[in-house]
Amino acid sequence: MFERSRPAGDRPSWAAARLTWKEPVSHPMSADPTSRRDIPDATVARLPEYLRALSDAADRGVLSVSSEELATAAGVRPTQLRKDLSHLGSYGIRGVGYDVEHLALEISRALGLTQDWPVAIVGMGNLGRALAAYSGFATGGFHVAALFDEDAALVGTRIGDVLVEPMADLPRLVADRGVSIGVIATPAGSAQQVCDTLVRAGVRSVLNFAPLVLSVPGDVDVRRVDLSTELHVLAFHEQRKQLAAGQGQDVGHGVGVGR
Amino acid sequence: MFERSRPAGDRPSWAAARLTWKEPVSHPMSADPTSRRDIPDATVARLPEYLRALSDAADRGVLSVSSEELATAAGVRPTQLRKDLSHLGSYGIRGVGYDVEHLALEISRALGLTQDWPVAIVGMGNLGRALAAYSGFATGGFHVAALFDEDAALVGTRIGDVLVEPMADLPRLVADRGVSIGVIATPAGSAQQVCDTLVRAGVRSVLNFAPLVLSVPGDVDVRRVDLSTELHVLAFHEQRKQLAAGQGQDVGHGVGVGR
DNA sequence: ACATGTGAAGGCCTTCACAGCA
DNA sequence: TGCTGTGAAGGCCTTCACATGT
Repeated sequence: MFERSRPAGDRPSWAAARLTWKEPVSHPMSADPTSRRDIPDATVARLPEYLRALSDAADRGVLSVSSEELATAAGVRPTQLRKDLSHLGSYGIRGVGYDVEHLALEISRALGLTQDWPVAIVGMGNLGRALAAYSGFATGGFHVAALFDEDAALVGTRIGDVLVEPMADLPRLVADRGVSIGVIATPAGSAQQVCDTLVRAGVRSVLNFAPLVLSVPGDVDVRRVDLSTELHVLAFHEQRKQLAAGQGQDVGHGVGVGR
Repeated sequence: MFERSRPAGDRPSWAAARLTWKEPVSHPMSADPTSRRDIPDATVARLPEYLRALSDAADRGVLSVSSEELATAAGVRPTQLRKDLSHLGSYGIRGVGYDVEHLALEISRALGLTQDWPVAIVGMGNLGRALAAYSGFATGGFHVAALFDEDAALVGTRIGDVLVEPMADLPRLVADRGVSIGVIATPAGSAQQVCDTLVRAGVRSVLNFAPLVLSVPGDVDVRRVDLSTELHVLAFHEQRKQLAAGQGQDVGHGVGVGR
């Protein structure tokens, strides 16, 4: 089982805090972020889940985990986990497992979470307000640097500790506050224009909640989150299950935890 | 370009409404949902985007689209689109393109959106309220059938047109209203318990917004949406770009629209 | 002529089997 | 002995080239 020892609750803050892990002397090569390139996209997509599972383990005072324990907590197979981690380096101890704090640091470093990322959110509707108040921003390398809305009635109000600013001030504030990640929580109709404004202001990473595909220059990354898409995929599988049940015939889908 | 003719605005409602498309007599085989099985997961994940793009086209009065036009709107390659659609059937016309309304109907049918899915949302925090008010539920085969929260102060209040119910009534209401899809918008701490309650009530499709991997029986589908994960992935690519820029060296990442 | 539909090729990712090391 | 790290195998998905049909 998990090896626990440190009292639960004193969670090490990997992001932002400079870590105290000492590299064993027998491993003279220290990993800087530039030495390990070519991490597959599929692996990058799973690293945040590993980090979250490690954070949970640390909260419970766990010091060391095996690939099997960590994989279970992350909803993947142990071999998948080990292959993924092998792309970062050799941070495990053979015959033992992984040091929770050390592995969390290395994943944080790989993901770029050892620095703090200022995020701007545009669109203060229901979703935008929920995002602005989201506690997940505080933990792990992100903070809400600015909020924007085109509605004059909303400008000047506060959401949490942050003032809602007019769109006209976006270029200046994005530059002044070093915003590098923009979140679009506007209706679909204004999303492309908002995106263009963000890109012109220097933002090259965009998280898009509006239901459309944004056009951006090749050096800009866009990730989209869409509730409708998720529901549609669930409906597809649900339909399969209901058909199979109705016909008393097993389609053999069998999706378990994860995936 | 797009062939347009029908006046914009009169959008055909594929979901819920029974459609009026007449199958050409030369195609005697009508496609029922059970005839075309084995649609790859990767394809299923893209079908909602095709449907959205078709919906936009229909809104603009477009009657027919080529695979190239539709692919551009959906952020994929034309060959990808045609291969995906080939898994549903042959709904295009060679030398011409696809009938917008007909293709939308076929995709809706494949996804199971020709029937209405009652959705229950648990957790009426900022996110839960935003989801309950989300207009995307209305369009396309879903409706909010019930809202739940454990906080007695929230129970009895209305969000939109729907009353917030106590958790104790969940099993009864889920059964009475035929809920088959559950949305979890609670904190991580109560998510597993809520999930167990939903599954015990008969829900076999779950959309999880809480930051943890849920344990469910093998016949239950879970999809997770996590803001932190999306931000982490963006931070990874952003770090790459900043390193590349700092060293005046092109890493050649080049992520464009989509992907 | 032109755009769809599809077998085949290629590439990426997952899984396996076992080598490597504490 | 036990668990990590990894080359090799296998499977899924994307892309290509072209056959097919209007």
